[in-house]
Amino acid sequence: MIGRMAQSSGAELARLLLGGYHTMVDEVHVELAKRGHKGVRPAHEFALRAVDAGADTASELGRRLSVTKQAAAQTIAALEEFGYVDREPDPADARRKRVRVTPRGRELMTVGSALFDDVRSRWAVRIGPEQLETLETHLAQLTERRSFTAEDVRD
Amino acid sequence: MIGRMAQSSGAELARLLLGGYHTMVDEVHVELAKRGHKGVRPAHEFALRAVDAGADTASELGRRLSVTKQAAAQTIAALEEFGYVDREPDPADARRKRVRVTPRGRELMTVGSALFDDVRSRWAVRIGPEQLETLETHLAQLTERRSFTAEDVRD
DNA sequence: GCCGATGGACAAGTTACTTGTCTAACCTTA
DNA sequence: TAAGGTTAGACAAGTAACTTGTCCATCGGC
Repeated sequence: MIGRMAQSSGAELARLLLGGYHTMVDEVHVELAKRGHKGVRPAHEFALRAVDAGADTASELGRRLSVTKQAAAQTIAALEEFGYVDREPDPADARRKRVRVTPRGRELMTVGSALFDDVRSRWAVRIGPEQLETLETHLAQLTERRSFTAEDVRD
Repeated sequence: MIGRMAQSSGAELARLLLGGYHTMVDEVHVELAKRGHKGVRPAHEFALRAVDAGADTASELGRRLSVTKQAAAQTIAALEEFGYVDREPDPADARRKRVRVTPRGRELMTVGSALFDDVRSRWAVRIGPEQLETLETHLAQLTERRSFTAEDVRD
């Protein structure tokens, strides 16, 4: 016991969750680079999916990703520089600039989805498809009602 | 239909894993602040545990966390500023400065562990203790070939 | 006693955020 | 219909947690 501390099972769970995320994302990231999408970071891909799912302004994207609108605008600028999105003034609201996924952006999402699904399939083989689905169901339950924090009140 | 894409269940799984991690860490972070450990970031706590486990120089800590020695030195400087560690010249090697966890650092580890365990207990109530253990077992299986690094603590 | 490897300091650059401020445009409502 | 609050986005500056690169003192093997 000297100099050693029993690891907290709660901290261990957090470690497992983050480790699982990185296990998936690192692999997808490496494969994406090999397929001509070098420099894409995981955050970019998730942001792109959010844009495609309807978060077509910087402010709305910020809300969906729980970051400030300025952070979202920076992400959009990066995506635009890589050619994954373009922007167009909204005819219905002169304040807005609507963000649209380009064909290249759509291709990134397609390839990315395939790679993520690939990792998931291999996981299904390792622990069994129904076990994986149970894991997903429980995780969804545990994350669906995140407690109200200052983060949620951001503009 | 153009403009609509079936969402990737693999990407969704990655999102769930990251969401689960953040759900835990955000809460622990808020509670730590309330208990006099304001400004502590998850990376600090993990680094502190590594120091306690024997990584008592900047270079060694960098190796364990898979970051550069400069990054590790910066983390140690932050921990020192907060009073969680102190440093002392190594009598056996004039190049080294040995890092030691202070009583306050030990208290942070204790409180942090308790808070993580607390979140885990509430999760156990929500989905059932045996379901949570199954989830952990499966996650451990799926990430067993990966070592935990500080890189994981970034997001 | 030389010489490559190691530990640490210092400096500058990068990434992905943050706060803060500002203006233009929109939406009530009285 | 004009005032008053809200919202979108641009611009600026700051921060955290890294990175690369350079430098020097010390160490250890031969």
